[in-house]
Amino acid sequence: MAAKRSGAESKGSGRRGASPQSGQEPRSEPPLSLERIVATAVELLDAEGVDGLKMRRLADRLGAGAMSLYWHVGNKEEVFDLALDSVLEYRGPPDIDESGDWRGDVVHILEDWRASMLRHPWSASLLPRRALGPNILIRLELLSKTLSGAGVTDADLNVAIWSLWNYVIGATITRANFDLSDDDRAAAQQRLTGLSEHYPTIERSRLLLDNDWDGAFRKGLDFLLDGLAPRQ
Amino acid sequence: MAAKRSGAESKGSGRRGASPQSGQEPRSEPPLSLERIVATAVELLDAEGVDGLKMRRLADRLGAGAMSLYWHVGNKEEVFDLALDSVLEYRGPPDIDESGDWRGDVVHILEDWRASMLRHPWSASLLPRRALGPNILIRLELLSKTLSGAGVTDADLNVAIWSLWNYVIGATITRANFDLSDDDRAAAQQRLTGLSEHYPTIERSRLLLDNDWDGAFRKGLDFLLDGLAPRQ
DNA sequence: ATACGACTCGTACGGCGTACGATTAAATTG
DNA sequence: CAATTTAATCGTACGCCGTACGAGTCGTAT
Repeated sequence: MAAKRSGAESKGSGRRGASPQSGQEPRSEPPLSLERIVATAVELLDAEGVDGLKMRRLADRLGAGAMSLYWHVGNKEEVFDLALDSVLEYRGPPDIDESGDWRGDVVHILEDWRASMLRHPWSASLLPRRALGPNILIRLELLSKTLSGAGVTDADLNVAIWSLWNYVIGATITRANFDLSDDDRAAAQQRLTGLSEHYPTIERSRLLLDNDWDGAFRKGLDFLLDGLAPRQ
Repeated sequence: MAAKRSGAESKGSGRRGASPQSGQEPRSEPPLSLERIVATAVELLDAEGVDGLKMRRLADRLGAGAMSLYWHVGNKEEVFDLALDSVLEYRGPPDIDESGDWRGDVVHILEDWRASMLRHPWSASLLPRRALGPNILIRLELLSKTLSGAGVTDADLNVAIWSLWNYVIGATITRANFDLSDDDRAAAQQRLTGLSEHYPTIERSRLLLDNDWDGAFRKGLDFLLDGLAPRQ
């Protein structure tokens, strides 16, 4: 298992030239910067989704010309990388490995990670397809350290981490993409019910109508940890 | 949890007008049909990836004009839906629930599903973002039936299915996207090693360089099933 | 013959990412 | 102070995209 594409080097940091004429324009925008670009890209992604991020629209929101962005970023892909990494920043306590409750710590780490991604529903789908940025590596390091400190052997460590990664990624992508309007829900129910003779078990368990995402995530995670824990 | 978008109705099925002149053109293409379009779309996706599928290129491969496709499909999204569903067709034995080895059956179902997606690396990323087509519903029904027949209670069934879904989806998307050239691998190793002071545990376990994807998938799945199994 | 439905496709439009080079303002140098 | 260099902005234009629209071609039914 290996990582992809390299990172993103920032380029500029000097001063700029928003004309300091007396207040004629509606609002004198602050100067462009990588930070403003990334923050605005996240806003735009939150509001319009992955397909809604266009370089022209991003520039509009920043009060800049479209081509001005390219002084600060190399291309559109880099905007995605930076927005994704910014959204994955870990703001929790770093002293998590002192609590003694390693299982609670793992649950906390993974629920916090999932919550960060669900706050920005475009992020989960992006994560496995891009290079691993520093912030996701910090989270993985914290997870590794916690498991390792809990007595998981080096031989089992990678399998444990990848299993948890797979589970969180799959759960979060699925949740983020199945979050629909009520109309869609009604249509889905309609469609499934009409086909119930072909899918009797699914229909009976109302698999597609189950709305307790958080509970299902937690229960499944507990099962996985049950399987992982006895091995040390 | 609910499903998205509705399906895709086929439209045409009559005859057409490839001029039956004596063999002047290099090759007299067979007529357009939904089947040919979908099969060629899968070929193109396999060869060029998700971003490589363009309506014009698809039409070129079919020896047709770009706009001719729109007689058979409503738009490009429908091509993705149809290609995805076609790739998920289940060709295994339907009498799987007779073997008595429910756990072996579950492993077989999930490994077959994963293998189908890895044969078409663009498919896994697409699956959670589209409506559930008939072929993936067939697989979910088979999985549900097997678990239910193994004594999993209705109360636990949905959690079990979604946990397995999450794991398979996460594992397959990750695997499909981390499948890189040797150059990329070298670059990843380089990058990680240079940063090893920040990520000591990850670096020590060589997490990102582990290449045993199939083994890791199977071991993690075993752990998850260990956790799921005691509850009946 | 005529009409019609099934099917194909050329043209064109608006929107996209971005290459290129002109422009301007600030910083640096003499 | 003037001259030069550097950092940053942005207008224009190009090639490519999905696809709306409507005209054209054919086999068949009347």
